[in-house]
Formats: sequence, structure tokens, C-alpha cells
Amino acid sequence: MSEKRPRGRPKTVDRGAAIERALVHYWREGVHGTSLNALCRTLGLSKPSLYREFGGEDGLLEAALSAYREHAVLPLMSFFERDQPFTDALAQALAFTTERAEGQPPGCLFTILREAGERVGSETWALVQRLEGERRDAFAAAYARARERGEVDAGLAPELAGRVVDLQLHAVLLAMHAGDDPATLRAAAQVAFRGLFADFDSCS
Amino acid sequence: MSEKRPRGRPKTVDRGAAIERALVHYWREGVHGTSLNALCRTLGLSKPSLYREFGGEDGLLEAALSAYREHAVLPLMSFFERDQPFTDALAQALAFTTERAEGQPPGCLFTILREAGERVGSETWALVQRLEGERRDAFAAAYARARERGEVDAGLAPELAGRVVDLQLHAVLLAMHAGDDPATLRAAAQVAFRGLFADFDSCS
DNA sequence: AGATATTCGTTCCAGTTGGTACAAAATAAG
DNA sequence: CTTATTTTGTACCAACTGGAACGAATATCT
Repeated sequence: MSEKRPRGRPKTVDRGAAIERALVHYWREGVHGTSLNALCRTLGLSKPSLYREFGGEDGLLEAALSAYREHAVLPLMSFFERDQPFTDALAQALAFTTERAEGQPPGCLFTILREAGERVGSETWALVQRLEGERRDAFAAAYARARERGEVDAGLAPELAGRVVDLQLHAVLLAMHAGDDPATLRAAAQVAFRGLFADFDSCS
Repeated sequence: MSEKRPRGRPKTVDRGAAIERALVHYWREGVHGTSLNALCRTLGLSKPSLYREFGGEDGLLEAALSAYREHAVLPLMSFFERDQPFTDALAQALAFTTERAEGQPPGCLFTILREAGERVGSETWALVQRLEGERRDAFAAAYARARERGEVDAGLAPELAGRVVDLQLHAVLLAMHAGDDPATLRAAAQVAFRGLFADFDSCS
């Protein structure tokens, strides 16, 4: 694997490190409110370097989100792909989203970007929407499997159930980023999740 | 009530109209992404006039939110203050938040400002937090009354129930502002609300 | 060494930002 | 008419914005 050196001046910019720092920065500070100049400063990157490496802020943000997918989005989805009761998956997901790991910011970068809407660049936004669909499908599929096992109310469409789970986790993660109390949020989401298992008709 | 004219040049700026236009603008476009210059243009206000009248963008935004309180926040809370079943209040609130009145933007200015966090000015942020408490208290009080009437699960603290309702409506209104389908959101929130009435122990 | 190739960051650019100074405008009082 | 008072918006400010031009730097190849 001895890579033969190319012709010109060797690169010194560390793409991976820049992505990692950008990821943490956007995760903590949100996606707006930081100018490109200030961003380059905190990333230890010259502005032309950023443009050469990522084509602009959009490219950088997309790369950061892509890295975040591996870091936190896929792990969350994995709870719903294991062969276990749906309630366990929900409990694990809720614990995962409300835990405060010491090194990393509260909340979720993906959630932040969803909320930012189309104000982010087009590449980033496309990726956001891809992840959004990917996640809802995973939730819905897990619910469908649970329904086959008779764990849940059969009258609820899996697509809607997936939307319910998504809505809860989205709200919880936004509140986490805003600094709300994790225990309270966990309790509130748990109450909401109970609606997925109800086989009662007490509310007309 | 014939007001005696004061000494100098008569004012021509229409404070109320400016607030109304600012309210609609922030409601539709969100609170960031518009410069002060552009804002003045759409408001039909010169920049010095804005500063004289509101002291800056913070003052304008606070005035707009204050107007919005009368327009939509209090009406929403009123559903929970009437003497009616809790389920009815929830249904009315959900209908209110997911309806798309033709003249006005989807979503909720108050919700947008909550999500904007402390990046808004300090006056505005203080008002946001006041309204936040006001609303959660109303939800909790309504749930407490419903509990006395035996409508709901007695094991749930009213404070937590209020938080649940708040979390749902917050998420729904954010999604509405993002352009999501009202019917789907309504259905999803309804499922979540069912958790408030469960008197079952089916989930450990 | 010299030519070629590639990456580097300094330096500049026009446009925009939030914010203010100040003179013109418009009224009432003297 | 002159003076006093108040509101108006133009014109200006320094600072910053996203973005690119370009020569210096550092390598391999002949």
C-alpha cells in the first residue's frame, strides 16, 4: 500500500480533522450565527482551503452530517432493527437520546439541521431528507414487525406509528439541545409512547 | 377627547401597522435570515424610525410577540380554561394548531421564537419564557381538574401531563411551519395524547 | 539545476451589516 | 415673520460578509 507521492506540494490540510471539528461545532452552536470567517478560525483552516476541500460551507456541512450519521443516527436506528420487543427499542432509543455524554453536546445535529430547513445548502438539505426517510422507514418497519408479533394495537398503520415515534424523538432532541431536563423529557415521551400500545377505545 | 396637538412636527409612523406587519413577517419567514435593512424595507419604515420607536430589533420583536399573544396564544389556552372534558380541550387545541387559515402563515410565531432560543434579544426572550410558563401552567391546571373529575389516569402528575401536552403541540406547530401535512400531524398527536388517558399497565 | 505540477495562505474585492449624525421638514408659540 | 420644538429620512460610518486572484511554497520529474 505504499502510496506513491504525487507531483506537487504535499497537502497539509487534515480533511478528517476539519470535518470532525465542524461536526462538533455545528452540533454545539447550531448551524447559523457563525460566519464563514469565524468558522475557518475555529476549524484552523484558511478560507481558500475550505473552498478547495469542500466547495463551500454547504459541502462542509454535508460532510459533517454524513459523519454524524455514522456517529449517532445509525446507532439510534439500530435499536429498532434488533430482534427485540418494540417497547425495548423505544426505551433504548429514549435513553440514548436523553443521555448526556460528557464529551459531546446535548441534542442532535441531525435534528438541528432538520429544523434549519432549506436555509442550509442544497447538498446538505438533500442528505437531511434522505436520512429523514431512512429513519421513518426504520421506525415503521419495526412497528410492523411488532404488530405481527401481536405486541401492539393492530388498528394503527405502521407509517403513522413511525411518524409518532419520529415526532417524539424529534421534540425530545430539540428540547435536549435547548437544555431541558433529560428526566422530565424522558418521562413525557414515555407517556406519549403509551398511546402506541393502547387497545382501548376509551376516547371515542 | 380632542387631543391637543403637541408642539413639533406631527408623527407619521404608524406603530400599530408596523407591529402588525412585523408579526406577519416573522411568523412567515422566521426570525433570522432577514437583515435589519431588509426588514425596514418590508415594514415601510426608515431605520432611524425603527430605532426611535422600538429601540432596536429586540423591541420590535417583543412588541410583535406581545401582539401575537392576543392573536393566537391566549385563544389556544382558552380551550383548556373552559369547563369541558379534557379530551375536548385537546381535540380543539389540536384542530386549532393544525388548521390552515388562508390569510396567515402555518405554524406559530411563539413556537418559532421558543426554538430560536437566546439568539433573540433579551426582552423578547424574557417574554417568551413568561408565555412558556403561562401555557404549561394552564395545561397542567386543566389536567388536574380533569383528574378530579376522574377523566384521566390518577397516577400522572399534572405538571408532567402539562409537559406532555406542551411537547406535542410544540412539535406539531414546528412541523406545521415546515409545511408537513396537517392531517398526518393531527393523527400522530392524537395517538400520543392517548397515553394521557391510559389506565393500563401493559407496558411493565 | 531547471521545468513542471500541485497546494498553500495572504491579500484584496464589492456588497452588506447594524447603528448614528445631522440637516431638512413640519408644526405651534411668541 | 421669527423662534422653539419635535419628527423625519438621507447620508454616512467602521466592521464584517462570502468569495476569488495570485504569487509564494514545496514537492517530483527530466
